[in-house]
Amino acid sequence: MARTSGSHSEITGPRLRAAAQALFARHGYAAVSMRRIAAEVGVQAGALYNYIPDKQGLLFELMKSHLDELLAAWEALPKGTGARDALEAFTRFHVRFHLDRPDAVFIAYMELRNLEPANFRAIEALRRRYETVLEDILRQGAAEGAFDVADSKHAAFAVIAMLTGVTTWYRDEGRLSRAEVEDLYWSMVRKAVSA
Amino acid sequence: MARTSGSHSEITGPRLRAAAQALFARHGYAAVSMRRIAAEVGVQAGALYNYIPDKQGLLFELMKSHLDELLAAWEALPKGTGARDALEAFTRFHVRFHLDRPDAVFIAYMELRNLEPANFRAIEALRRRYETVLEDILRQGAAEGAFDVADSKHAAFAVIAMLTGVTTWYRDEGRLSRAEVEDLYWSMVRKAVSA
DNA sequence: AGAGTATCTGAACGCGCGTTCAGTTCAATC
DNA sequence: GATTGAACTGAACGCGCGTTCAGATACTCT
Repeated sequence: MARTSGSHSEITGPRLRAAAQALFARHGYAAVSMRRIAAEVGVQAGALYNYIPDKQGLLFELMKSHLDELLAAWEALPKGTGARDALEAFTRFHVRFHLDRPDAVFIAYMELRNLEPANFRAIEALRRRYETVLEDILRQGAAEGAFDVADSKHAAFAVIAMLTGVTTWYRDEGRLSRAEVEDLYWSMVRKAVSA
Repeated sequence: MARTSGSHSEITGPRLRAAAQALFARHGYAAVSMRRIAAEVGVQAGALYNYIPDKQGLLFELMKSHLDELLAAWEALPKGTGARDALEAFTRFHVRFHLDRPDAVFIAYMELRNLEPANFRAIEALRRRYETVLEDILRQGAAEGAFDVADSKHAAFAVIAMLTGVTTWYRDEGRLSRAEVEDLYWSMVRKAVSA
């Protein structure tokens, strides 16, 4: 159990997760050693095992907490009624959430193949739940005649891929503000599924 | 220099590249050892160094030849005149080309961070050239009034991200044929940039 | 048959990996 | 001031890594 006021350095747990997230995102899970992470935290490698079961468990926890947070944040969002409003809310939410967590997003998309089978299945299930959110919006909109989407599942994949791609080029110092980026993507998504 | 009819097993070079491509795509560059690749080829690890300078050079060559082929294939394609036809040609070409080479695509998008700086710059330049192809199509179409695209550069990023995403879900045994997948994406791209 | 050469083996190199653990440090508690 | 126990160190464990290279092998060419 962690103490409330530590002896040596305290708050090592959160710093461990932050350091691992940054390093995994930058260099990849397989290319980052426990010693490298420990150095970032300012500790010897062995000390990390007071906070994690092993390296694989560290990766899994980073990915799981990211997806848990993603789903929780979406569910906490106040919803409108129509499919069009829901799609706009989803688009803006997705762009904003992903721009706020570039490292976590990168890891969640790139390190799937480094998960052990059981962990992989758990993460895939969470991701699938999120994809289903958009899929349901598109299906409902198509049923109402608001959208022209023949295949809501694959359309959802296409839209999510497009939106997630924002993390590959957006920079805070760049020409576009976050609001402008949201508008840009919403304009493309809206037209792409329009009747 | 490779011989035209070998002594021990011959054609080791191409088999090496094929094995490395499959393994890198499945497990990641950093997670695949030279000994693992050698075992796949049916040879000891040392023998691989008759064909490559080192592991990094192998990765670089895989990525470079993929992007060279991509650009060459696009340039070899017969072109129509208008922006709309060009966009349709690009969309269908991109989907088809990427579905034909899932492993190479995966590597080219995921292993960028494992490239040494000089190699990274070379690969990025090729990727940038390809993005510019679409960017120019969108800009021309916007100038002609055929498209409504305020920012052709970022719209190009968004479209390419959407199209490349096809490799994450398409399976040959799946419900949709390649032609149907092309149609699905073309329908979304066409509407997304339409005036 | 003999020379030449492309190919590959098998062993070795130094190194860093993930993980474990006995022992040390030190704030909090009694 | 003695005891507790979480946090951490530092060394060690076996192992696999990328790469090198002397020597063996098996083919082509003269």
